[in-house]
Amino acid sequence: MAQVIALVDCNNFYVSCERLFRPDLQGVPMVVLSNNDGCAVARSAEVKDLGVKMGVPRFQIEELIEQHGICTFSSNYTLYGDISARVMNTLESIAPRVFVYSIDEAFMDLSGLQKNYSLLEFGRFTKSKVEKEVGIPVCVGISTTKTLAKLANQGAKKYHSTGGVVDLTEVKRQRKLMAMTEVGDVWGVGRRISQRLESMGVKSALDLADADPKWIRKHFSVVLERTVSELNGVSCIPFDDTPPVKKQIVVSRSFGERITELAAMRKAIAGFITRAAEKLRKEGQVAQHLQVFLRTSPFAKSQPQYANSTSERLVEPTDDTRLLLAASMRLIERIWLSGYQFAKAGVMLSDFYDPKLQQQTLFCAEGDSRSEALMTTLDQINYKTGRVQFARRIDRNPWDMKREMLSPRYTTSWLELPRVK
DNA sequence: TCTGGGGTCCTAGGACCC
DNA sequence: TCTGGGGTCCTAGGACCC
Repeated sequence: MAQVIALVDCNNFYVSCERLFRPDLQGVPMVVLSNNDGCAVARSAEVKDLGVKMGVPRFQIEELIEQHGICTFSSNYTLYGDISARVMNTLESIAPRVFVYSIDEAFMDLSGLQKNYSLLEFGRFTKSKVEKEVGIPVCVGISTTKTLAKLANQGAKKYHSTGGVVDLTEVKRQRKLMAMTEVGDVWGVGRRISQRLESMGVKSALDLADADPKWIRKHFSVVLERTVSELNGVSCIPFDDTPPVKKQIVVSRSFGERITELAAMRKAIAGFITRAAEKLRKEGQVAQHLQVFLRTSPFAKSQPQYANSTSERLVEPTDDTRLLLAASMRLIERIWLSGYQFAKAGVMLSDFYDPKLQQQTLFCAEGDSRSEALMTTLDQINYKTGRVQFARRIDRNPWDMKREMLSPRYTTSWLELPRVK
């Protein structure tokens, strides 16, 4: 029989993480905001019921927050990352192959399981195990392709009578659920494409499943053609339990306050590149391409607009913060213009190599081994204390992001352990 | 006043080479 | 008057995801 895939997806993940340490907030309407407290990125069921959409800017829901006493939190990614790892560990303890797809969801390969077990029962077991061991509520969708598993999971979330678990391996049930699902809710169909599809008469997921793949490929793309196949039980997206190494690393932020001075921008970029280099070393890679970009706010229509980016190919791939720092300073000066209010900037590393496979180049500089030792030590100290940093980024700056409603790092900092009263 | 951040994949088009 | 064509590499941009 064909493969069987389950998708386990945490319910309102960031909200659930916050509630884990604040049981008094059960049933209280809550949102978690993005960086800079800009947009709603997670909503509790109560807030979804009020019609607050994902990604809505906070200032647009200020009144609702007031009226309904909605409790707001700044994103606490240290906490969410730690809880996420616990959820994934639990899944790995019950399924041989798990592919972590994002911070709050993972695919499990259940192929062959149905010979001896009920898939529905296994789904329920998974759900209760995660809830018991980690305390985070999840839904489970099971089917024969990733796209259908995703659909099953949406069904489990939407229809409470399912108890949060849907087995969608039967074609008849697949078609029934697809008939009730808007085409824009299919995984891989975004706003643009769903608009075009609807104007062409393809309104439900079932319409899309029954569309002619050749017609889809001609009018859309090979990507959407794959989605059509997946909806028909033909797997096109590999299970992928060994995630490939990253191909690029981006660190960028919107500023809490606009930047107008080159000195401040240099400092911000220095912070970004330092963080990017840390991520690069964690991947165990070296990068040869570095890009730096900045832009004013596209929303500030009355202000003069300017956005630019520039890049450099390094002589040799590296993961050394000092070399990347120097290069990023050259680049930012190349595109800097005075007289603008910059809202966002960032750096991007790409063109990665595995240093273990790298041949020594002819002109390999002496002292490189020292560089490696220095960087490793630095990363270790940083991990433990977050204190030792390159001089350029020590203090808090006025443009650092706003996080005015941040919960404590309950699980990762001794100083912020929850107290039992 | 106030609108996230970090990724992936695909395609089109230009530069360059033979 | 007639002014190649195909392959490859790179980049920018568009679409999607969470």
